[in-house]
Amino acid sequence: MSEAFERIPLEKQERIVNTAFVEFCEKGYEQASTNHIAKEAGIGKGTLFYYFNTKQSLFHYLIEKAFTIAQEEYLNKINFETKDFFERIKQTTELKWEVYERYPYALKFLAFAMMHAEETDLSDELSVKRKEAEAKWAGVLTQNIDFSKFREDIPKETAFNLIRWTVEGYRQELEARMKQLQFETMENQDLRPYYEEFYGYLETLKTIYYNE
Amino acid sequence: MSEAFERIPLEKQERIVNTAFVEFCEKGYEQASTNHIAKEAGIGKGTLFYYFNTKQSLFHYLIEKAFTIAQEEYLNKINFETKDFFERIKQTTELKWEVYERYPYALKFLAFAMMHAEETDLSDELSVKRKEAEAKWAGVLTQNIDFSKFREDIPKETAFNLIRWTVEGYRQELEARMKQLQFETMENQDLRPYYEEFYGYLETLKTIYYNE
DNA sequence: CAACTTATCGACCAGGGTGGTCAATTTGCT
DNA sequence: AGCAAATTGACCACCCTGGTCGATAAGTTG
Repeated sequence: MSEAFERIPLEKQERIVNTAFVEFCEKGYEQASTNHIAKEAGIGKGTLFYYFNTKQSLFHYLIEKAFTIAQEEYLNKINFETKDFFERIKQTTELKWEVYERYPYALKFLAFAMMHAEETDLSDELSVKRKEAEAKWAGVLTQNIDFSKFREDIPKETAFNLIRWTVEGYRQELEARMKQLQFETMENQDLRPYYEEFYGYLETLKTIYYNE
Repeated sequence: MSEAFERIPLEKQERIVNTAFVEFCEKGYEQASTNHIAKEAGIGKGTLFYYFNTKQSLFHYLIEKAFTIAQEEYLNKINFETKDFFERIKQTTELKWEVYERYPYALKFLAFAMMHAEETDLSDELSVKRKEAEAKWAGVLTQNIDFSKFREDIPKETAFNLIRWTVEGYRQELEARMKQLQFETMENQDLRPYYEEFYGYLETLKTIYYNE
């Protein structure tokens, strides 16, 4: 990436980055089209290659960017003093939503890039970052959590997994529902009912998986 | 589709159909390549167009085929006498596995085709079929189920959804795990440990969501 | 204003993939 | 042998690809 890209208005930067995130997520590296990214972001093709010299260097920039976003907008904001499991889930979910509002596909892109990390040869520096991030991600729902509140007739590990899967399954269904409603952007959408619904389910899960 | 396709050996038919299912699922209609399908299925490109005259007619044939598979290999085999919810889940999951062994991507393709049903203009006949199928699918986990066994402090509907999401979330994680292990085919893989693990979780869910 | 740098663009390139065709060949059957 | 059905891949016109580059436009400086 040339330094020119960092000189343009932040809003434009984010528009381009987000467009590129989407394109790479949905099509994969090979099938992703620089033409399409440029058009979708509302800039000329030449401009895109003026900012990033090649498709690959754009991709590498995106990886770094996604890492930074995940780190600064998500991981660093988690309050690890929250010992209650459900409170932690609620909190991390809210953080994810906040990230989503600004960079809708950043976290999905990061997951995608990590999954295909073997094909995409990362720099040594990035490989290190990856290891670090993986460790942190693993701790998001476990570090400093008070598991003693869980009911005792079920292994803590099992309960932990079941809850994770429930939340994830619910999230996926919500995503599908929204796609069907053609929520291309979530802008100006009132999401509060969805939040409320989610919190309701969390409360139910708490009565189920905690000691009474 | 010409009648020639139905004259060739069944094994070859299935190989072609399965290859096409995969290609369309993974790339979508536009991006799917007939070249690639032919090569992957081990037949000449000319042969593919000898069987199905156009890409579109191949696609329509696949929809019909997927419908038939879902109907005959899955829906029709469900035992609706089974009143226990978890027993029903176990049974339908097993059926899905069986279908998966023979037509690995058929059900995923069907879901994909239904989701993009608006873009893909279906024939009137198919639209009717779709409505019918949708009704049947909705009943798979509800029809003739004895919900009185569920604990009473949680709305039946909520419990029902939570369990569905748990199972679905678990399934997704399993799928991801398998992809990472490069299970390209499930052939010759010993899946019993996975079955057992799944049944174990089902038992736990039963203790959680049923009256004691 | 001129002079100069930086930003932006889209026509253009060679290369490769597309859905689809078809003459040539192989296969199977009587 | 002789015929019909099955199979093939070279070939077609077309479109899209990542990337280049000369022509502008915008901004900045004197």
